[in-house]
Amino acid sequence: MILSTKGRYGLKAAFELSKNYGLGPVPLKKISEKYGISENYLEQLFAKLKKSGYIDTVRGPQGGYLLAKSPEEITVGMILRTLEGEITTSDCLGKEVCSRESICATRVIFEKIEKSINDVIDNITLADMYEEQEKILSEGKNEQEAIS
Amino acid sequence: MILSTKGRYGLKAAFELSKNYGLGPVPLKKISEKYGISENYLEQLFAKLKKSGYIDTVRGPQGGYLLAKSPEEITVGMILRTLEGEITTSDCLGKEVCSRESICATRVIFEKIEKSINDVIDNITLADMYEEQEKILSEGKNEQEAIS
DNA sequence: TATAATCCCTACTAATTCAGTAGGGTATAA
DNA sequence: TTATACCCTACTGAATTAGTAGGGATTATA
Repeated sequence: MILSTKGRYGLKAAFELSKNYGLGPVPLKKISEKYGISENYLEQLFAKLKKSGYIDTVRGPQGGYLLAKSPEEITVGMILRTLEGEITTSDCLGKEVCSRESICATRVIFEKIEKSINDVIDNITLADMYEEQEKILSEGKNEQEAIS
Repeated sequence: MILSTKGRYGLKAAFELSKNYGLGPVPLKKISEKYGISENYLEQLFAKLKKSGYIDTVRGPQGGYLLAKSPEEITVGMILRTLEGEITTSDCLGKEVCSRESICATRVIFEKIEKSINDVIDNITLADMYEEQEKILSEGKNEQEAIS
Protein backbone atom coordinates (compact mmCIF):
# COMPACT_ATOMS: atom_id res chain seq x y z
CA MET A 1 0.00 0.00 0.00
CA ILE A 2 1.79 3.07 -1.19
CA LEU A 3 -0.88 5.55 -0.14
CA SER A 4 -1.98 5.88 3.46
CA THR A 5 -5.49 6.81 4.54
CA LYS A 6 -4.35 10.41 4.56
CA GLY A 7 -4.14 10.57 0.81
CA ARG A 8 -7.01 8.20 0.21
CA TYR A 9 -9.48 9.86 2.56
CA GLY A 10 -8.23 13.31 1.63
CA LEU A 11 -8.77 12.80 -2.07
CA LYS A 12 -12.24 11.40 -1.55
CA ALA A 13 -13.14 14.32 0.67
CA ALA A 14 -11.67 16.92 -1.67
CA PHE A 15 -13.64 15.37 -4.49
CA GLU A 16 -16.74 15.67 -2.37
CA LEU A 17 -16.09 19.41 -2.04
CA SER A 18 -15.58 19.73 -5.75
CA LYS A 19 -18.97 18.19 -6.37
CA ASN A 20 -20.42 21.00 -4.29
CA TYR A 21 -18.32 23.72 -5.88
CA GLY A 22 -20.29 26.95 -6.19
CA LEU A 23 -23.06 25.71 -3.93
CA GLY A 24 -21.71 26.83 -0.59
CA PRO A 25 -19.71 25.12 2.14
CA VAL A 26 -20.03 21.47 3.11
CA PRO A 27 -19.82 20.61 6.79
CA LEU A 28 -17.26 18.03 7.81
CA LYS A 29 -19.85 15.96 9.57
CA LYS A 30 -21.63 15.24 6.33
CA ILE A 31 -18.50 13.93 4.63
CA SER A 32 -17.26 11.94 7.58
CA GLU A 33 -20.65 10.27 7.97
CA LYS A 34 -20.95 9.52 4.28
CA TYR A 35 -17.62 7.71 4.21
CA GLY A 36 -17.52 6.44 7.76
CA ILE A 37 -14.31 8.35 8.43
CA SER A 38 -13.51 9.78 11.85
CA GLU A 39 -14.63 13.41 11.83
CA ASN A 40 -11.72 14.51 13.94
CA TYR A 41 -9.20 12.75 11.79
CA LEU A 42 -10.60 14.24 8.61
CA GLU A 43 -10.46 17.62 10.28
CA GLN A 44 -6.70 17.26 10.62
CA LEU A 45 -6.37 16.42 6.96
CA PHE A 46 -8.48 19.40 5.94
CA ALA A 47 -6.38 21.66 8.14
CA LYS A 48 -3.38 20.78 5.98
CA LEU A 49 -5.30 21.35 2.77
CA LYS A 50 -6.38 24.72 4.05
CA LYS A 51 -2.83 25.66 4.99
CA SER A 52 -1.79 24.78 1.45
CA GLY A 53 -4.48 27.06 0.09
CA TYR A 54 -6.64 24.48 -1.61
CA ILE A 55 -9.70 24.85 0.58
CA ASP A 56 -11.41 27.60 2.55
CA THR A 57 -13.64 27.45 5.58
CA VAL A 58 -16.75 29.15 6.86
CA ARG A 59 -17.36 29.00 10.58
CA GLY A 60 -20.63 28.82 12.39
CA PRO A 61 -23.95 27.24 11.46
CA GLN A 62 -24.36 26.62 7.74
CA GLY A 63 -20.59 26.74 7.60
CA GLY A 64 -18.17 24.13 6.43
CA TYR A 65 -15.41 23.60 3.92
CA LEU A 66 -15.24 24.57 0.30
CA LEU A 67 -12.68 24.57 -2.49
CA ALA A 68 -10.55 27.71 -2.63
CA LYS A 69 -10.03 27.29 -6.38
CA SER A 70 -12.10 25.82 -9.14
CA PRO A 71 -11.94 22.04 -9.64
CA GLU A 72 -10.08 22.64 -12.89
CA GLU A 73 -7.22 24.24 -10.97
CA ILE A 74 -6.73 21.53 -8.37
CA THR A 75 -4.87 18.39 -9.34
CA VAL A 76 -4.84 15.05 -7.61
CA GLY A 77 -1.12 15.61 -7.16
CA MET A 78 -1.67 18.77 -5.13
CA ILE A 79 -3.92 16.94 -2.73
CA LEU A 80 -1.75 13.84 -2.41
CA ARG A 81 1.48 15.78 -1.95
CA THR A 82 -0.03 17.96 0.73
CA LEU A 83 -1.20 14.96 2.68
CA GLU A 84 1.41 12.31 1.95
CA GLY A 85 4.46 14.43 1.35
CA GLU A 86 6.52 14.43 -1.81
CA ILE A 87 6.20 11.23 -3.82
CA THR A 88 9.70 9.81 -3.94
CA THR A 89 11.13 6.33 -4.25
CA SER A 90 14.59 6.95 -2.92
CA ASP A 91 16.75 9.54 -1.26
CA CYS A 92 19.58 8.47 -3.49
CA LEU A 93 20.59 12.01 -4.29
CA GLY A 94 20.64 12.91 -0.64
CA LYS A 95 22.06 11.11 2.35
CA GLU A 96 22.35 7.59 1.07
CA VAL A 97 25.89 6.64 0.23
CA CYS A 98 26.19 6.04 -3.47
CA SER A 99 28.86 3.64 -4.59
CA ARG A 100 28.50 5.29 -7.97
CA GLU A 101 28.91 2.74 -10.66
CA SER A 102 26.23 0.36 -9.47
CA ILE A 103 23.75 2.70 -7.89
CA CYS A 104 23.16 4.58 -11.09
CA ALA A 105 21.22 1.84 -12.80
CA THR A 106 18.90 1.45 -9.84
CA ARG A 107 18.50 5.18 -9.59
CA VAL A 108 17.25 5.23 -13.16
CA ILE A 109 14.55 2.75 -12.16
CA PHE A 110 13.48 4.80 -9.18
CA GLU A 111 13.28 7.92 -11.29
CA LYS A 112 11.14 6.15 -13.84
CA ILE A 113 8.72 5.01 -11.17
CA GLU A 114 8.50 8.50 -9.71
CA LYS A 115 7.96 10.03 -13.08
CA SER A 116 5.21 7.62 -13.99
CA ILE A 117 3.34 8.38 -10.77
CA ASN A 118 3.77 12.11 -11.12
CA ASP A 119 2.61 12.01 -14.71
CA VAL A 120 -0.63 10.51 -13.54
CA ILE A 121 -1.37 12.62 -10.50
CA ASP A 122 -0.32 15.93 -12.00
CA ASN A 123 -2.49 15.51 -15.04
CA ILE A 124 -5.79 14.73 -13.40
CA THR A 125 -7.82 17.54 -11.86
CA LEU A 126 -10.83 17.31 -9.61
CA ALA A 127 -12.86 18.44 -12.62
CA ASP A 128 -11.51 15.46 -14.58
CA MET A 129 -12.59 13.20 -11.77
CA TYR A 130 -16.07 14.64 -11.94
CA GLU A 131 -16.27 13.95 -15.65
CA GLU A 132 -14.98 10.45 -15.12
CA GLN A 133 -17.65 9.85 -12.58
CA GLU A 134 -20.43 11.09 -14.83
CA LYS A 135 -19.21 8.58 -17.36
CA ILE A 136 -19.16 5.78 -14.80
CA LEU A 137 -22.65 6.64 -13.62
CA SER A 138 -24.17 6.71 -17.07
CA GLU A 139 -22.51 3.42 -17.95
CA GLY A 140 -23.74 1.97 -14.69
CA LYS A 141 -27.28 2.94 -15.56
CA ASN A 142 -27.09 1.13 -18.87
CA GLU A 143 -25.97 -1.98 -17.11
CA GLN A 144 -28.74 -1.63 -14.57
CA GLU A 145 -26.18 -1.33 -11.80
CA ALA A 146 -24.88 -4.80 -12.45
CA ILE A 147 -22.02 -4.36 -9.98
CA SER A 148 -22.92 -4.72 -6.35
CA MET B 1 8.95 7.75 0.11
CA ILE B 2 6.93 4.96 -1.39
CA LEU B 3 9.68 2.36 -1.30
CA SER B 4 11.30 1.31 1.96
CA THR B 5 14.91 0.22 2.28
CA LYS B 6 13.73 -3.33 1.71
CA GLY B 7 12.97 -2.69 -1.92
CA ARG B 8 15.77 -0.21 -2.43
CA TYR B 9 18.53 -2.30 -0.88
CA GLY B 10 17.10 -5.47 -2.31
CA LEU B 11 17.10 -4.20 -5.86
CA LYS B 12 20.63 -2.88 -5.57
CA ALA B 13 21.80 -6.20 -4.18
CA ALA B 14 19.97 -8.27 -6.79
CA PHE B 15 21.53 -6.12 -9.47
CA GLU B 16 24.90 -6.83 -7.94
CA LEU B 17 24.25 -10.55 -8.31
CA SER B 18 23.18 -10.09 -11.90
CA LYS B 19 26.47 -8.39 -12.67
CA ASN B 20 28.16 -11.56 -11.47
CA TYR B 21 25.81 -13.93 -13.27
CA GLY B 22 27.67 -16.97 -14.55
CA LEU B 23 30.76 -16.18 -12.51
CA GLY B 24 29.90 -18.00 -9.30
CA PRO B 25 28.37 -16.94 -6.00
CA VAL B 26 28.89 -13.56 -4.36
CA PRO B 27 29.24 -13.49 -0.57
CA LEU B 28 26.88 -11.23 1.33
CA LYS B 29 29.74 -9.51 3.06
CA LYS B 30 31.01 -8.12 -0.18
CA ILE B 31 27.70 -6.54 -1.08
CA SER B 32 26.93 -5.23 2.37
CA GLU B 33 30.36 -3.63 2.58
CA LYS B 34 30.12 -2.12 -0.86
CA TYR B 35 26.86 -0.40 -0.05
CA GLY B 36 27.28 0.12 3.65
CA ILE B 37 24.21 -1.97 4.37
CA SER B 38 23.89 -4.09 7.50
CA GLU B 39 24.94 -7.60 6.57
CA ASN B 40 22.36 -9.18 8.80
CA TYR B 41 19.56 -7.05 7.45
CA LEU B 42 20.46 -7.83 3.87
CA GLU B 43 20.53 -11.50 4.80
CA GLN B 44 16.87 -11.27 5.77
CA LEU B 45 16.02 -9.69 2.46
CA PHE B 46 17.90 -12.35 0.54
CA ALA B 47 16.12 -15.05 2.50
CA LYS B 48 12.84 -13.79 1.04
CA LEU B 49 14.24 -13.65 -2.46
CA LYS B 50 15.46 -17.19 -2.09
CA LYS B 51 12.08 -18.37 -0.87
CA SER B 52 10.54 -16.79 -3.94
CA GLY B 53 12.96 -18.68 -6.14
CA TYR B 54 14.89 -15.76 -7.55
CA ILE B 55 18.22 -16.53 -5.96
CA ASP B 56 20.18 -19.59 -4.89
CA THR B 57 22.85 -20.05 -2.28
CA VAL B 58 26.10 -21.92 -1.85
CA ARG B 59 27.27 -22.54 1.70
CA GLY B 60 30.78 -22.71 3.00
CA PRO B 61 33.94 -20.93 1.93
CA GLN B 62 33.81 -19.50 -1.58
CA GLY B 63 30.06 -19.65 -1.19
CA GLY B 64 27.51 -16.90 -1.43
CA TYR B 65 24.41 -15.89 -3.32
CA LEU B 66 23.67 -16.11 -7.01
CA LEU B 67 20.73 -15.57 -9.32
CA ALA B 68 18.55 -18.65 -9.81
CA LYS B 69 17.47 -17.44 -13.25
CA SER B 70 19.13 -15.41 -15.93
CA PRO B 71 18.96 -11.61 -15.58
CA GLU B 72 16.61 -11.54 -18.58
CA GLU B 73 14.07 -13.55 -16.63
CA ILE B 74 13.99 -11.46 -13.48
CA THR B 75 12.07 -8.20 -13.48
CA VAL B 76 12.34 -5.30 -11.11
CA GLY B 77 8.72 -5.97 -10.23
CA MET B 78 9.51 -9.49 -9.03
CA ILE B 79 12.13 -8.19 -6.65
CA LEU B 80 10.08 -5.26 -5.37
CA ARG B 81 6.92 -7.29 -4.84
CA THR B 82 8.78 -9.97 -2.96
CA LEU B 83 10.28 -7.42 -0.60
CA GLU B 84 7.64 -4.72 -0.38
CA GLY B 85 4.50 -6.73 -0.96
CA GLU B 86 1.96 -6.10 -3.68
CA ILE B 87 2.05 -2.53 -4.96
CA THR B 88 -1.43 -1.18 -4.24
CA THR B 89 -2.80 2.26 -3.60
CA SER B 90 -6.03 1.34 -1.94
CA ASP B 91 -7.96 -1.57 -0.55
CA CYS B 92 -11.08 -0.13 -2.07
CA LEU B 93 -12.22 -3.45 -3.44
CA GLY B 94 -11.77 -5.08 -0.09
CA LYS B 95 -12.71 -4.00 3.38
CA GLU B 96 -13.14 -0.27 2.93
CA VAL B 97 -16.74 0.75 2.85
CA CYS B 98 -17.57 2.11 -0.54
CA SER B 99 -20.35 4.65 -0.73
CA ARG B 100 -20.49 3.74 -4.38
CA GLU B 101 -21.27 6.79 -6.43
CA SER B 102 -18.42 8.94 -5.20
CA ILE B 103 -15.73 6.40 -4.48
CA CYS B 104 -15.63 5.18 -8.03
CA ALA B 105 -13.97 8.27 -9.41
CA THR B 106 -11.20 8.06 -6.82
CA ARG B 107 -10.82 4.38 -7.41
CA VAL B 108 -10.15 5.10 -11.06
CA ILE B 109 -7.30 7.37 -10.00
CA PHE B 110 -5.81 4.76 -7.71
CA GLU B 111 -6.01 2.16 -10.42
CA LYS B 112 -4.24 4.46 -12.84
CA ILE B 113 -1.43 5.05 -10.39
CA GLU B 114 -1.05 1.35 -9.74
CA LYS B 115 -1.05 0.56 -13.42
CA SER B 116 1.58 3.16 -14.19
CA ILE B 117 3.89 1.76 -11.53
CA ASN B 118 3.35 -1.82 -12.60
CA ASP B 119 3.97 -0.93 -16.22
CA VAL B 120 7.38 0.34 -15.24
CA ILE B 121 8.50 -2.37 -12.87
CA ASP B 122 7.20 -5.30 -14.86
CA ASN B 123 8.91 -4.22 -18.03
CA ILE B 124 12.44 -3.77 -16.77
CA THR B 125 14.61 -6.80 -16.18
CA LEU B 126 17.93 -7.00 -14.41
CA ALA B 127 19.47 -7.44 -17.85
CA ASP B 128 17.90 -4.14 -18.92
CA MET B 129 19.43 -2.49 -15.89
CA TYR B 130 22.81 -3.80 -16.88
CA GLU B 131 22.46 -2.35 -20.34
CA GLU B 132 21.31 0.94 -18.90
CA GLN B 133 24.36 1.03 -16.73
CA GLU B 134 26.72 0.34 -19.59
CA LYS B 135 25.17 3.31 -21.31
CA ILE B 136 25.56 5.51 -18.25
CA LEU B 137 29.16 4.46 -17.81
CA SER B 138 30.15 5.14 -21.39
CA GLU B 139 28.43 8.52 -21.29
CA GLY B 140 30.16 9.27 -18.02
CA LYS B 141 33.50 8.56 -19.62
CA ASN B 142 32.82 11.00 -22.42
CA GLU B 143 32.06 13.68 -19.90
CA GLN B 144 35.20 12.83 -17.96
CA GLU B 145 33.06 11.92 -14.97
CA ALA B 146 31.74 15.42 -14.64
CA ILE B 147 29.33 14.43 -11.89
CA SER B 148 30.78 13.95 -8.46
C1' DT C 1 -28.88 37.61 23.12
C1' DA C 2 -28.70 32.74 23.92
C1' DT C 3 -27.71 28.68 21.63
C1' DA C 4 -26.29 25.38 18.67
C1' DA C 5 -23.55 24.39 14.76
C1' DT C 6 -19.46 24.59 12.99
C1' DC C 7 -14.45 25.14 12.47
C1' DC C 8 -9.81 25.47 15.31
C1' DC C 9 -6.01 23.52 17.86
C1' DT C 10 -3.11 20.74 20.85
C1' DA C 11 -2.07 16.71 23.12
C1' DC C 12 -2.32 11.89 23.79
C1' DT C 13 -2.28 6.78 22.36
C1' DA C 14 -2.46 1.77 20.75
C1' DA C 15 -0.82 -0.74 17.03
C1' DT C 16 2.15 -1.49 13.40
C1' DT C 17 6.14 -1.04 10.56
C1' DC C 18 10.99 0.08 9.88
C1' DA C 19 15.59 -0.80 10.09
C1' DG C 20 18.15 -2.91 12.08
C1' DT C 21 21.03 -5.90 16.19
C1' DA C 22 22.23 -10.19 18.57
C1' DG C 23 23.59 -14.51 18.67
C1' DG C 24 23.43 -18.77 18.07
C1' DG C 25 23.34 -23.06 14.36
C1' DT C 26 24.78 -25.72 10.02
C1' DA C 27 27.39 -26.87 5.81
C1' DT C 28 31.68 -27.18 3.39
C1' DA C 29 36.20 -25.83 0.90
C1' DA C 30 40.92 -25.94 1.83
C1' DT D 1 40.13 -29.08 11.62
C1' DT D 2 39.08 -24.59 10.91
C1' DA D 3 37.52 -20.60 8.95
C1' DT D 4 34.07 -18.98 5.83
C1' DA D 5 29.89 -18.52 4.59
C1' DC D 6 24.77 -19.14 4.78
C1' DC D 7 20.54 -20.17 8.10
C1' DC D 8 17.17 -18.85 11.54
C1' DT D 9 14.77 -16.84 15.42
C1' DA D 10 14.14 -13.42 18.61
C1' DC D 11 14.60 -8.88 20.27
C1' DT D 12 14.48 -3.57 20.01
C1' DG D 13 14.35 1.68 19.61
C1' DA D 14 12.29 4.92 16.67
C1' DA D 15 8.96 6.47 13.65
C1' DT D 16 4.53 6.41 11.50
C1' DT D 17 -0.40 5.41 11.27
C1' DA D 18 -4.89 6.14 12.34
C1' DG D 19 -7.03 7.70 15.10
C1' DT D 20 -9.28 9.76 20.18
C1' DA D 21 -10.08 13.40 23.54
C1' DG D 22 -11.36 17.59 24.74
C1' DG D 23 -11.42 22.29 25.12
C1' DG D 24 -11.74 26.99 22.44
C1' DA D 25 -13.45 30.52 19.00
C1' DT D 26 -16.86 32.15 15.60
C1' DT D 27 -21.35 33.10 13.85
C1' DA D 28 -26.27 32.21 11.84
C1' DT D 29 -30.62 32.19 13.56
C1' DA D 30 -34.51 31.85 16.72
